[in-house]
Amino acid sequence: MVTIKDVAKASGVSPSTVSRVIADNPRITEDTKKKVRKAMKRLGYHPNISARNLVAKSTKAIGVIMPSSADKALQNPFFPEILRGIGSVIHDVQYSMSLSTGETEEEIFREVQRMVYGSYVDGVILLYSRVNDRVTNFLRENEFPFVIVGKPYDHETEITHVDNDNFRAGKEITEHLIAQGHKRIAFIGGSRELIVTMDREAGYEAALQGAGLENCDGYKIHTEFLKSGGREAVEYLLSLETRPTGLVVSDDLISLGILARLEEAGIHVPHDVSLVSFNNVYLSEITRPALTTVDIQIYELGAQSAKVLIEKTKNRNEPAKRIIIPYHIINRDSVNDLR
Amino acid sequence: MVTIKDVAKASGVSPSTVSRVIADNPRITEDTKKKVRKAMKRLGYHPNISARNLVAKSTKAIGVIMPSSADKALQNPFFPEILRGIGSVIHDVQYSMSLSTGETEEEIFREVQRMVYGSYVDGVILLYSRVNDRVTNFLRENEFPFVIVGKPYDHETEITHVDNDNFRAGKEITEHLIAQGHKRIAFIGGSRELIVTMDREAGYEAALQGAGLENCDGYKIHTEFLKSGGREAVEYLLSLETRPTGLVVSDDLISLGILARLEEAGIHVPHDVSLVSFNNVYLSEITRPALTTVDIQIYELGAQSAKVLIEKTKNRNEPAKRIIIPYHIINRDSVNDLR
DNA sequence: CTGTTAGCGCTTTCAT
DNA sequence: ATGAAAGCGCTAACAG
Repeated sequence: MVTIKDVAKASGVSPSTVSRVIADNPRITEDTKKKVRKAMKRLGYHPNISARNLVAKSTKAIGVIMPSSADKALQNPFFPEILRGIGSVIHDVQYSMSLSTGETEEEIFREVQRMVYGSYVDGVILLYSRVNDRVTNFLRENEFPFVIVGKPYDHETEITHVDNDNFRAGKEITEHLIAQGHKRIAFIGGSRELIVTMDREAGYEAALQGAGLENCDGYKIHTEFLKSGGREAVEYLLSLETRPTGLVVSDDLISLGILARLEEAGIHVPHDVSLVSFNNVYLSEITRPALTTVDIQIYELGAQSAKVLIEKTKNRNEPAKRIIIPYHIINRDSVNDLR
Repeated sequence: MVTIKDVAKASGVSPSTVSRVIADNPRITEDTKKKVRKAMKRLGYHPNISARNLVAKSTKAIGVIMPSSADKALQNPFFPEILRGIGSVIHDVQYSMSLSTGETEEEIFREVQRMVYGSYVDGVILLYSRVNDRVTNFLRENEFPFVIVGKPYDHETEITHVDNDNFRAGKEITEHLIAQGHKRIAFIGGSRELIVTMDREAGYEAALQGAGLENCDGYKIHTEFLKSGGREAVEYLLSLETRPTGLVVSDDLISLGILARLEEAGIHVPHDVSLVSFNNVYLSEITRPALTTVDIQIYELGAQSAKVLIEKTKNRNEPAKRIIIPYHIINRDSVNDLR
């Protein structure tokens, strides 16, 4: 391995000068810079990152934590997309990103511990937000720079987070259904532990209430995210005396399953029942019918979270921020006008 | 930050002893170990990874390189799933994984350069394989440990790779269609630059040939992966004088689009046309009809590649290996028996 | 503008 | 079985 010393020797300067050339320090002559750079190129010099990290006490790396989850849920295209958003800004500032590898909550927790205590990363992005999360608490207690994509369960004002207004989105998309003449509207969501589910559901409820519609528990279904592709949820729905005419589904991937199960049962979307959902992943535009869904701008969610985190790592007493990414309702073909 | 020195002082031993305790060196008394460990716990000591990396000349990190690709293609659930596989073994050996963030080929190339030259990672996993790939060549020339998920374009015997037998899989799934009485079978694939497309297509061709069926170019369509959800491909298909009765599609996500476009055109799967595809991502079991597809065991592909890479980083002159992950045809509902 | 020196936190001979 | 000392490659005062 060729080090800074080799370059120094080869170009007849001191190691510190070489270091300064690397940092493009203005106090170095263009001449020496040129000379040193030539030597670097000739010898094939590249700075050793570990050495630099050691003295800089910063790794220019951020940790990205995926939710604990045996299997399927992670196949949600939400994740590659948000990673892409994070990656884009990470890339621009020449940082790197380290992805969590744990499957269980416990594994992930220990991983985050290693990241933090080992000074392995300068900051952490949490790609989920759930009730009473150990990782969140740990990060908070250690005052380690982190940001949540989503809304924190508590200490909302102290934790920097990037989120959509999921309450309003839930409300608005439900109102959209109501405006089309729907009166019996059900909600199908993922785990109740997830804040995002809670928020969207609360929005749904508010819309019903606002329209003076009945708000019965029988119309709120929580499926263990991808459980059998929504079969149970649909079976339950079909067993109902008075079936809903509209469905608010908290995630496009769930919608896909629901859609298929519904059609299987001979119920056509949007003819027999209308469906709206959330996220606007690529999927939702290629299904049939294409989904009317809330575009939450996943990419932007990722990009902004990375941006604000990096600011935070650079200036540790940056105040906690809440960043709300606007959403847009994308009208496609899964909603029927009942009027 | 509490360092090894602090622990040493607190427990009345020398720094080197503490270091040995960390490494669980057998030449240290159980007594001193206990003593030192207690001090570590009390002070909240955690080893600094950068410092360790610097002297160990190893980072226990591996780089995972995603294909260059503006947008959609990365939304393929293939990626989270393979990341999960890689993650599982990475996790077990306490390594970490660094994900590429570049979008263009050029960006990715420079990123890999940084990873390699900066000793940022001990090895690299390439999640794609394409014709004349710059990154592959770079890694090869530098004799840096890496493995390809897929089949290398050239130097096949010198490059460790983890792959399915895509040729056979393509052949077998096509033969499956043939066995059901299909005679006019088209192939719809992603980019021709991707080795995986080439292999599956070659298998498809071999099956036709083996059955003495016509093998015309008009039946081979290459769509820019996700272009408009396969609309063009389907339109083209419909414009044909004699339409195929069977479709071999190189990726589940493409299939999903094709499926929808077909139904839009009033062509029912499998009644009017049968469709088979590849990957068996979660999607393929929740669509309607559920897809008959080749389960390529994505998770295993990831896990094995990580495993073999880690071996390689530990023993740099481990010989190049080829690891073939078995595939299974999953029969679901997208194929019609014509006999 | 450049060189000298010290030191980041850890591991590893080499002594003892 | 343990300690002292050197050094991994780099940066950053401090001099000059």
